[in-house]
Amino acid sequence: MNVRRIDDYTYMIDKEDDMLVPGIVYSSEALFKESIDEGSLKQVMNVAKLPGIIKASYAMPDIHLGYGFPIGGVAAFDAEEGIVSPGGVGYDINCGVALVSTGLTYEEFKPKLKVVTDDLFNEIPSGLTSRKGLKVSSSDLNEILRFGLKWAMDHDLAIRDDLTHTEDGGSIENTGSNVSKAAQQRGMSQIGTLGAGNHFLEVQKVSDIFDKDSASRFGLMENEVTVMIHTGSRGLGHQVATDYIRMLRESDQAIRTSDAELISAHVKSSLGEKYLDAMRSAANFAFVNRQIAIYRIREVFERHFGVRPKLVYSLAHNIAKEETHAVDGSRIRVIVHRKGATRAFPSNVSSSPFEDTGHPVLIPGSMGTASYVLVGLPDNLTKSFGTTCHGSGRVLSRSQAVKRYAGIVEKELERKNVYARPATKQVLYEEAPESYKNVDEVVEAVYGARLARPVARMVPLSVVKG
DNA sequence: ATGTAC
Repeated sequence: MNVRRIDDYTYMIDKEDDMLVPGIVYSSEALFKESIDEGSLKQVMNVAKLPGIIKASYAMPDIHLGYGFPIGGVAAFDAEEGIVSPGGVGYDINCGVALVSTGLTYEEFKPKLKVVTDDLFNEIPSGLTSRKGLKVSSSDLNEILRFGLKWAMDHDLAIRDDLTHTEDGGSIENTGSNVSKAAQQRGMSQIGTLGAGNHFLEVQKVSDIFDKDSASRFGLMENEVTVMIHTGSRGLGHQVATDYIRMLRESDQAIRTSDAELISAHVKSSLGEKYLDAMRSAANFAFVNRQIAIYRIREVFERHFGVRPKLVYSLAHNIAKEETHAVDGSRIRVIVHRKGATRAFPSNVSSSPFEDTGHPVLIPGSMGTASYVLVGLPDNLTKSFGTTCHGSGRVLSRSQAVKRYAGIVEKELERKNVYARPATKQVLYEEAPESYKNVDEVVEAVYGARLARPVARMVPLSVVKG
């Protein structure tokens, strides 16, 4: 492959063979050399071969190997002539992040750190097979799929401000009728649970404010205690992805290219439309899943401190969206696939109440390291369809991490003064901070590439892991 | 990520 550095933070992979557009990777030289492997760059090139792709196949500095598309990958396809690909969304549909601000200072919170963390661990079920979530009926589940956070508001699990502080209002229009019974059943027992792997709940302290105005508009102050949640659509979204990948494999409608994992459908084909509809149902499920965790966090903080934490923002980083973008002087409708990549619409493009700032962009680091709140820069609309990175990005596989760090992660967290409540020891080792890229470097790279700029930085006080 | 395998 021919990869060229075209400026300090941009690499171009030239078009070759049947690539329809070039590849563009935003990264610093150091991150590119240290952490970006040939396999994930090959995936950027494979995506560039999919019909209807517009401008380029993009990747963020946290890029790593994924199913078909790289994680950290962004690709937009013509909404009439292009494709939609389940691998471009990923198995965890609307995996994403929410951040709440508590209004408490670190000093006010500190004496209750352990008991509050233990309560959060007990009230928000975590782990692979966690089935202790909210009990909902099948008709409730159907309304969750159709209406997302509107359902949560009708059931007193959300307030109006939560909807305006969630991407797409936490409610994406769909019919709710293209999600299999098996997927619905998995969802019914899992709504309100955290999950496993890199999913987490973290209590944090704001360590740095880089932009005082935006931070105060987002409801964040220095030394304030925040809570961050990273979770998605659990078994329901996974089943939707599994179902449609299988249906595509068995269909003569499918678009097949060099990589079988990139199996796709024309957006306007019946399978394409059904997948998008089911994906939107799963996205609504994930918005509600995060909202129930937010609701539980509020209960715990109200009980211990008499305060009601406010939602800063809740967003998706695994999703495909129909959006309008300016391309070569005209505005066109596209299906933007963001897989391990975060929408970061700047001011004017963001909806109320963030029209004049841009909406908050939440970037978690690895366990025991910092997280960031960013805001999109105007250039990102033409550089990445309004997108930035989603987190640190793995550099070691789970099994490599366990082999190297078993038995020492506990001590490391203790040394950093982070109180950990993991569901299993295994997950603690798999998620060893050293198996991820350095989030400070990833954020520096997206700032350097003019995709987003830092507003605030948080450091962990305690962590709950599936 | 995931009732950890098409």
